[in-house]
Amino acid sequence: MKFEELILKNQKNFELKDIFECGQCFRWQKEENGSYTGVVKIGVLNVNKKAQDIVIKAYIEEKCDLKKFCDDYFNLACDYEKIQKRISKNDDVMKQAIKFGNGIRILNQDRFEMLISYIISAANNIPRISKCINNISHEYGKKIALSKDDCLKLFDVEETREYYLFPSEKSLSKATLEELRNCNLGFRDKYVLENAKKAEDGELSLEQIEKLDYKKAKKELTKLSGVGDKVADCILLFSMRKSIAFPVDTWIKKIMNETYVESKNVKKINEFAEGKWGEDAGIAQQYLFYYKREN
DNA sequence: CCACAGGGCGGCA
DNA sequence: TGCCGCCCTGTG
Repeated sequence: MKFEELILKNQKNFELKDIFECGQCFRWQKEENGSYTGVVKIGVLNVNKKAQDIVIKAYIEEKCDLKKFCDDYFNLACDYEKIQKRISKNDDVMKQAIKFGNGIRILNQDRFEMLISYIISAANNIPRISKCINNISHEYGKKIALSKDDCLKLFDVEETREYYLFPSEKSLSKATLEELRNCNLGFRDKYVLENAKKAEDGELSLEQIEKLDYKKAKKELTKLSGVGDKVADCILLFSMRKSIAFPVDTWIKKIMNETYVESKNVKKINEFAEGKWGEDAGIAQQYLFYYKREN
């Protein structure tokens, strides 16, 4: 493992709170100094903002390229200003939502982690979702022990810490249902285990699914146990760059019914979103979701 | 004790 | 299709 620092100069539409608390990720936490720390595929990242610059400190595996990872993870090539203009045309509600969540960026997270995490999210609340994910990471993920020195460099705190990477397909697939039960996933544990096994033995390839177009990919994902329309859309949006995916949950249902389309039918809401925002639907969803949930 | 939380599944009409 | 009870668990 190595320590590395990266500075992204003069970033637009990049607000830490908006990105890490808009509901797309479960493993980022705010530090005393205002920065955020998260566990990602390659290790532990700490992100802070100084003026318009983003300072990223990382404790990561030797061989990986931090710049390349961040380009992809934070989707730095994406011009959010352009998207905002497109989706807020003649739409005061969206204008407000964008004003509120102006610094949102959709992260490009790990596919397997998103699959498992959003299966766990079903009929669950955020604190417990995070706890469940931490439990399985602790049990089946690789441990990263940080010394006092590391912590001082990374987070500006004088203590030692331990983090656990999200478990690999291989590691999680070796669990037994009985073991998993101790992670307190509730009725979701069997779905998690089944899909981990499928991913490990090659019956399920998330990499292949990502290559399909949105409709086909969603169809494949919803064949998996524990994965319905909403969970599939989350996986597609947060780990497969399908910006057209529009996850419809209870919050989105509310705001859509109040503002755009009166219907209890999720499919109808999906169709409406696709018609109105097209390839930007997923980003529109994030602005609306974040705005609704925080206000 | 009950309701409900960022759904999904299976059974039923 | 559309609707409903149920699923684990924690919290109010």
